[in-house]
Amino acid sequence: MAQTSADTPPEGTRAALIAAGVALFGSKGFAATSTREIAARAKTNVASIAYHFGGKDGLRQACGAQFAQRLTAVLQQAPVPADLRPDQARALLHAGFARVIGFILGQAEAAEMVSFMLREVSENSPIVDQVYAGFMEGTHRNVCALWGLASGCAPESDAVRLSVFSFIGQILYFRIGNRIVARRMGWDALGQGEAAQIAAVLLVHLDAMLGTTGKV
Amino acid sequence: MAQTSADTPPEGTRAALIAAGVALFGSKGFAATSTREIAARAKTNVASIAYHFGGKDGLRQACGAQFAQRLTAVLQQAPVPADLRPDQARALLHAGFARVIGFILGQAEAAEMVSFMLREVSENSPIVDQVYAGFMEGTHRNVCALWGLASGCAPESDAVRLSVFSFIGQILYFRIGNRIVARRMGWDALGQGEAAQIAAVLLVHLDAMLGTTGKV
DNA sequence: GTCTATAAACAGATAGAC
DNA sequence: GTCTATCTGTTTATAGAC
Repeated sequence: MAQTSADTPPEGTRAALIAAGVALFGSKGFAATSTREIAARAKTNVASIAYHFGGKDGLRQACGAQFAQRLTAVLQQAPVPADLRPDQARALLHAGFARVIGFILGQAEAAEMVSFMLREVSENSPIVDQVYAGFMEGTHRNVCALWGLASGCAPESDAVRLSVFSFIGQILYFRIGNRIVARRMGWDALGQGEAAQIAAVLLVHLDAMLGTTGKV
Repeated sequence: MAQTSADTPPEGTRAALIAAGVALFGSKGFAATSTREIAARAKTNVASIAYHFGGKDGLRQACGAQFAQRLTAVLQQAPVPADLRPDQARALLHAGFARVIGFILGQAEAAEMVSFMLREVSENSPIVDQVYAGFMEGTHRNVCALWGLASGCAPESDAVRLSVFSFIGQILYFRIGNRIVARRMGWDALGQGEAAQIAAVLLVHLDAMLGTTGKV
């Protein structure tokens, strides 16, 4: 039986353990999560973690690999044609970011994934290196290419690269600080409707930022 | 001897324990940090944690209190005069955010504090409630007042409140993801010079965002 | 592959000397 | 206030039955 196929739903002990790992590592932290707790959530026993992943740390790495795999699927980046007009590039950025924002803010799955990776980043985990080399840098480079075309700046200029990071930061903040935002906005929670409202504001910011990139 | 005065440098066992706690909880996480490790860094013994704070969890709370105290000092918010002209409000926002960005990105102390609070937020810790009620909401409200005056929108409108969060998100992203940013930018680390470069870009974004707030 | 039972290490809290 | 020694519970990893 294939163990690493992505098309299988979370069936099988291995996949159940990874799902439980991402969820618990993300919400409680790696160290605060016991293997017994993971096994219980995955409806299996503690020994299966050692059997499938060699130990708790092996499960952590498997969770990192699944993070990259899942996000690559969501981003589904296509190579950027070099002869794009600025308005076409801007439209592609709009559409792409709208989809990403919808996923990051709208899907419960994304909340777990972002929390998980956030902790890995905070701990400067080697998993971050893998994810960075695996798809983060390439994705950022592609977005910079579009951003450069849309704003009329050199795609790999400092201004463009930093602006792209800034915009990503805006998105992630609402995912990470969702409870703080909800409280300040008087929302019960950050649901689909609220996510759409945030997305609208962020896309306005996107246009505003595209208009001034490089005009320091 | 006063135990909670802020003007004393990190002298004394109590202050040393809090400093060690913020640093270790921030970088490794609360659960991953042992009391023995904290005591070693504070150059004291394990039992002193129970003596001064009642236990590991008491130390966590003391760290949260110090976070609020320290950041309140940095923000030093003054009440916003209601008869400010838009350009004056904009100038105040520029100056205030420039100082905050300098602190968040430039001071090593801020790295620990942000990491610490980030983890508390991820775990939905009750400390977040205290910090939110203690100074987060008031600060956000003050910034919204300035932002509203500068952009010509109602200060407590959804657009203004969300835009302020967005801008804060941009700042925090560079602090949290500093290693990723540094790698992508080809920097050795995120030092003073790099912080200034980021600040320049962010302040351009501030102007761009102020110009379009509410224009959905 | 799955599971129970156990081992060896480690945690936080505390008693009591000084 | 500070420190050492120790208690009690929990952790991960693993051996071995099925």
